[in-house]
Amino acid sequence: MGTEGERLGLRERKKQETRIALSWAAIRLAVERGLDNVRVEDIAAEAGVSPRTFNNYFSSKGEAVAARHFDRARRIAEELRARPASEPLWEAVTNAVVERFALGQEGAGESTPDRQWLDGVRLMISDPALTGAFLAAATTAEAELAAAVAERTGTDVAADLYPRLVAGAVTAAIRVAMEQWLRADPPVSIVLLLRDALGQLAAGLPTPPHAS
Amino acid sequence: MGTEGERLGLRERKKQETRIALSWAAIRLAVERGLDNVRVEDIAAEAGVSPRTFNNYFSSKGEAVAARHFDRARRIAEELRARPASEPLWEAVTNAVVERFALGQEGAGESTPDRQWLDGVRLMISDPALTGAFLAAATTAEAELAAAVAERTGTDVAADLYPRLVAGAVTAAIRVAMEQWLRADPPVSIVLLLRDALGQLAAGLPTPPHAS
DNA sequence: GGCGGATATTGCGCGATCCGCATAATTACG
DNA sequence: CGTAATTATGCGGATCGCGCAATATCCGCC
Repeated sequence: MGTEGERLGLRERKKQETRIALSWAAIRLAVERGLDNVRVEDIAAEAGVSPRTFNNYFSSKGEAVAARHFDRARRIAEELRARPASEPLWEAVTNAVVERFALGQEGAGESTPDRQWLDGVRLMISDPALTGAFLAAATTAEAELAAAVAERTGTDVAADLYPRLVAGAVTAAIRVAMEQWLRADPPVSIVLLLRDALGQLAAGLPTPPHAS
Repeated sequence: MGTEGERLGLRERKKQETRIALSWAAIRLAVERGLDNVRVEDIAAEAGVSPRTFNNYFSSKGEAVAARHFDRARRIAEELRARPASEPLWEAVTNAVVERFALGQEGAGESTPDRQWLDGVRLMISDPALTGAFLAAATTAEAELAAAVAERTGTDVAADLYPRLVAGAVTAAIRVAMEQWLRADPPVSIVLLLRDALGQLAAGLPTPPHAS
């Protein structure tokens, strides 16, 4: 019998790989020609599986596109758990977020892997047909973040508003910061935007003395 | 000549009515038998229009179900604008939210109109196939709230993070409060939950001394 | 009161999606 | 190496979402 928690086998690995391959393929093609000009058949072909298999992994094209974002968001909770318990909550959260969302925002040419993820996010935000999947992914990941926050603060996910409130606000802050980042001209650092947004949250979102 | 801003005509009214009728029909049927057991044809029939017309109003069943929630969320921005400029932002926001989301939570039997909306929300939260549309609706309404916040605080929706950050956090808080409300046993006042959630936001989400 | 233009509704048809089901292929494990 | 379990695939069907063109309906104006 396999040690349950351990590495569940080489088979599971393969599954994750095809899942990721399908997601990347969906993103790449959708960015390139627009989502409606991409059929499931194309995505499946790009990933080297049958069309029917695509739907074993994702129930829609949108879900496939959002999957990468989902995985990334998931990691925030993971990262938060990994941070020393001595850090105050907001410091830990900020570090966790920055750690996972900081990407090579400069020097990168065109083909950085992050670059593709970025294009994917831009697409999900701009295409109305994708925002649903995008938000659903973020919200699902949010639940794990809430659990991590509950752990760290000694609150109860089921009974207290607090952990889910924090998770929800953080998720929203990340989204807003990314939206801003994507259209900022001239470009600004995503890290700065994230820190700014989370800082304002932790400060109680006081009305700024006057706009910039 | 029609006074421009006024009532834009009896025709527009009719459109809104069918839109609302379609949305209610979608909610009612979906609550009753589950979304997959409802076809577009059924919804259209219930609203007294042809199936083809349904898709002139909504691009999916989910969108139709979420439409009521969307309209309600929209009104928050409206209400916020209506509040006296003398009120501090968070007081105004809280009042606006409570004003629009407070519903007869007791004494009502089964057939209150609010009751149906409530069932709709419960459905959207529980059915994964609907959360996307639900969140998309909330996020779209969020943009209007951000605009209202910007107006009130003298910030710039395009340039500053602030107004969209507030709108995003408030939207998340409302969602979390409603989730909590829907499963609270024994029941608690939605108004209390909303005030609590928004209060914590305005306080900077400090880690509570210890869980309840 | 009735006409002309504009707008909404409808019917038709097609390509595509999503999923259940049964079968074949692949892998894990003894 | 063989058997059991898991996954990939092929097939079929019920819907869906929407473009298009024809029809019905409403609004504003004379």
